[in-house]
Amino acid sequence: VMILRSRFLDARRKRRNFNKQATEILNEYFYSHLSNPYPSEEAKEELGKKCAITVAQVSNWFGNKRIRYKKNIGKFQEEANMYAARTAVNATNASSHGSQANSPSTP
Amino acid sequence: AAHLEACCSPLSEGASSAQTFDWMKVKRNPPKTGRSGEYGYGGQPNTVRTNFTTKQLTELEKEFHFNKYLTRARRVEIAAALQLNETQVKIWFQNRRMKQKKREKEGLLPAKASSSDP
DNA sequence: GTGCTATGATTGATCGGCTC
DNA sequence: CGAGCCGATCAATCATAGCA
Repeated sequence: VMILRSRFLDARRKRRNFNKQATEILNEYFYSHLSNPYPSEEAKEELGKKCAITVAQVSNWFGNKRIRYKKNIGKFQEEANMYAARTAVNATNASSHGSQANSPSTP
Repeated sequence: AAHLEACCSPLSEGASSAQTFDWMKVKRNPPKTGRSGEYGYGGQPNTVRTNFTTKQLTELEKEFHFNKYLTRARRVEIAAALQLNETQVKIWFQNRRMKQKKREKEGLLPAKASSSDP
């Protein structure tokens, strides 16, 4: 209870939100792969590069996004429709592709 | 306790927007941490994430720097000394190793940037 | 300034896969 | 067959950012 937090050595203190553009890219990927929003390591690297953030941050973002999305789907409905409309692409299930830019996975 | 889940079904949706995919239904089993986070209780599954004390973390950290990997014997000793399950100690070391690796990986190319600047 | 929500990071613990 | 490890993920929580 006292549990004096060692609140004195946490990198999570100074946090800066990502660019609006970065968030845009991440959301676009998320909603265009809503059936399976689990980017492969390669995809994460590319997203990280596009957003100018680290792969770890990309992982954090998707982790938080997935959990928070399913926790309250209704709250994201608008956002979902917005991005869904923006991209027609959709991979209903994990399977091979043959695209050019990015591909899901399965090594 | 009582959990119930019976809302939307993955059935069809009118048109656009999302459905309910499998990943949204994923549920983790409650921790089988039996106990020992805090002595005393009935002994039922803890159901909650154990919060290690600063003391426990300090000891674990110290041991980690001595050895990245544990032997069965060492694990028993530490678990007893810190009043934790052997499993908790084992898991802590596993997570700690992953954390270490992640750090090394990032400490290699931390090309700072992004976000905004005040 | 105050109060609440949004969001990035941390972390104990779980899941599936692999090694031995 | 089972135990420990890895890599990824979950889920709850912390602490701050951001906005009314």
